[in-house]
Amino acid sequence: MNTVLSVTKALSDGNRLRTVIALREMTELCVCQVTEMLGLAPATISRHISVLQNAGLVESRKNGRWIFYRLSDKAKREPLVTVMDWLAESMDRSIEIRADRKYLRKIARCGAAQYCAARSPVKGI
Amino acid sequence: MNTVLSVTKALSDGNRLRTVIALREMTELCVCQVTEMLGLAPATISRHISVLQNAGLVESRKNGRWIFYRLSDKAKREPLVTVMDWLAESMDRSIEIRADRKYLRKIARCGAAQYCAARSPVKGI
DNA sequence: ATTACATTTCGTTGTTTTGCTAAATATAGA
DNA sequence: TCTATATTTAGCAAAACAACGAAATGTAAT
Repeated sequence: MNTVLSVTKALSDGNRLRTVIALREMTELCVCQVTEMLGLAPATISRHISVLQNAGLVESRKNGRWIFYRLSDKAKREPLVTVMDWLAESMDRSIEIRADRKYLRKIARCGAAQYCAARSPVKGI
Repeated sequence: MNTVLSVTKALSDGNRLRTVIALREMTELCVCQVTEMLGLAPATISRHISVLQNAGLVESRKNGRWIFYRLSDKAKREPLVTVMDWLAESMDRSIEIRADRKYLRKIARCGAAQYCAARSPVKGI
């Protein structure tokens, strides 16, 4: 039961839900991108992501000083993928998700790594 | 997003998960049955069930002094039913759920209403 | 009416969670 | 090496949550 609980608990926070949906729509995101999307302190995002990771929902890839996170294989396979589909479908038109999507479109234009490398205010966005 | 959050939050507690699974396996249960199954105070169960109800996962039917709860139609239809299936499948062999099932088999023998009417220790179980 | 019982609501307590800042760790580049 | 940046860890305060007992509500039976 604890395995399931770790997943439902991971999904029981609005900011983590937004993160999961964002990762579903982008191939991968680094901590600083999620930080900017959610408007919270980096340390807070780091902890949120570690909750998702401990639940087995996301995996990471290290690249230079960045750590890129993506949905785990497990999250993309049955049976979890049906839960993810439900989340995505149910929140598709929510204000928060739409605003996040708007932000994600911006960073998609220059690529994740490029975005992170730039200083703020980010050039070319 | 709040609709989804209310559901994931409702499912982010072990006792509520056990309740949902129990309701999936029995047609309906009253508060006192869930109370005995989980070994918590009636007031605590009442609040747990109201969380499930506010999330739209359970519905109630009043019968005399008892209120019987069952999974809502919404919880049995797409897309939520796939979440329920995932829960049930993933926790199928967990110790807690197996113990709960054992208890549920006992009350199935005499029927819910009959069980509630009896004093404890319940005769005929 | 009074009693008994099922359930809910209220108020309190202890625990968990969320957020922050500050400090630690790690990597890249000057 | 020194500095800058990305991320994590640690420690703390505030908010949210889960549990309880006591009291309130509603219903059935005596």
